[in-house]
Amino acid sequence: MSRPTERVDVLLAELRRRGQRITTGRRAIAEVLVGADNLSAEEIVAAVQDDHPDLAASTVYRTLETLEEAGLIEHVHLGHGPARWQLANKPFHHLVCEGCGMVQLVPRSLFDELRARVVLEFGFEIAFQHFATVGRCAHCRD
Amino acid sequence: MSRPTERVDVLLAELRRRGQRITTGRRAIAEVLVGADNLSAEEIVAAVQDDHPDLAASTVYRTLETLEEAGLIEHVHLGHGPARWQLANKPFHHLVCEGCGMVQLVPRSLFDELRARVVLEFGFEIAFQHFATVGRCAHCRD
DNA sequence: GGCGTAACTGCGAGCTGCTCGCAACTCCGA
DNA sequence: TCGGAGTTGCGAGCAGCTCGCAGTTACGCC
Repeated sequence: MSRPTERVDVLLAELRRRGQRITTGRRAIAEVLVGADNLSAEEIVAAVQDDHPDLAASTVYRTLETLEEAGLIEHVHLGHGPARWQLANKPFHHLVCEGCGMVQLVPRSLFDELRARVVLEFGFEIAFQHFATVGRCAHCRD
Repeated sequence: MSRPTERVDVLLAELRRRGQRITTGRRAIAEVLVGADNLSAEEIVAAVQDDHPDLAASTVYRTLETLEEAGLIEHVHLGHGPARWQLANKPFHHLVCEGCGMVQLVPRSLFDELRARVVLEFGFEIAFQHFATVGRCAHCRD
């Protein structure tokens, strides 16, 4: 994994490559996303406003959308409640317990077999990363 | 599959058994749920108000919650947008295309192998029915 | 460095999809 | 028929965004 500032620069460079502009707000948002994982928009707003108190929440929402369109980040729904944001193409998937709310990371490859089977039988390509898989953890099953 | 009115009576009888009351509003909502599949709360409100124009939307939301707590119906999230409601324990799962919005029903048993594996390896029991599985259909993959 | 302009931002209103408090009403066992 | 707990309508409120608009800013070009 490369150094944080390097990863921020890669994100912003890709925006630039797409004819978009690099602003201090966007840099701050990219830094937050690189520095922490799986944040809600509200948490990102709070983190960014520590250093840039004038940055509007709507700007954060718009920047997240822009970064997602560029394929640089993605959002995942862990259940009811706000979407959560992370860098794109993480090799993990979320299991969320409906009982206690615990989130467990499992390798995405776990789903390869099922994905292959569904493509074969139904022509449908599953994108597991957009919604978490909910259920009950070992502890809550008792 | 039993006759519609019979199914409505079974739903309402279970409510009664739990010390709750059967009202014309609840009967109307149960009839809509038995008669159509996979409706949003707003669609249920509209359908019920055809015959009972004074029935409030908040009553529909509360009744859906009550029926779900009784294990008689369940809601599923097909993506962004409102939850959708159906009778509980349908043997189907939803595949939703992110491209065109198409919803395809597949047997729940398709997921049995993965479920068994995740229980074994992580002690986690997946409940696939609460969130649809999103991805891209054969048509949109081209 | 200065300029022009398209991209971006802050502000605040608005929207969807519920959720809740409260007073009025109604179902149903006795 | 009656009492009271369960249910309802109404409307305000809330989370989590989304959008329109006017003002500001980045950056390619000179």
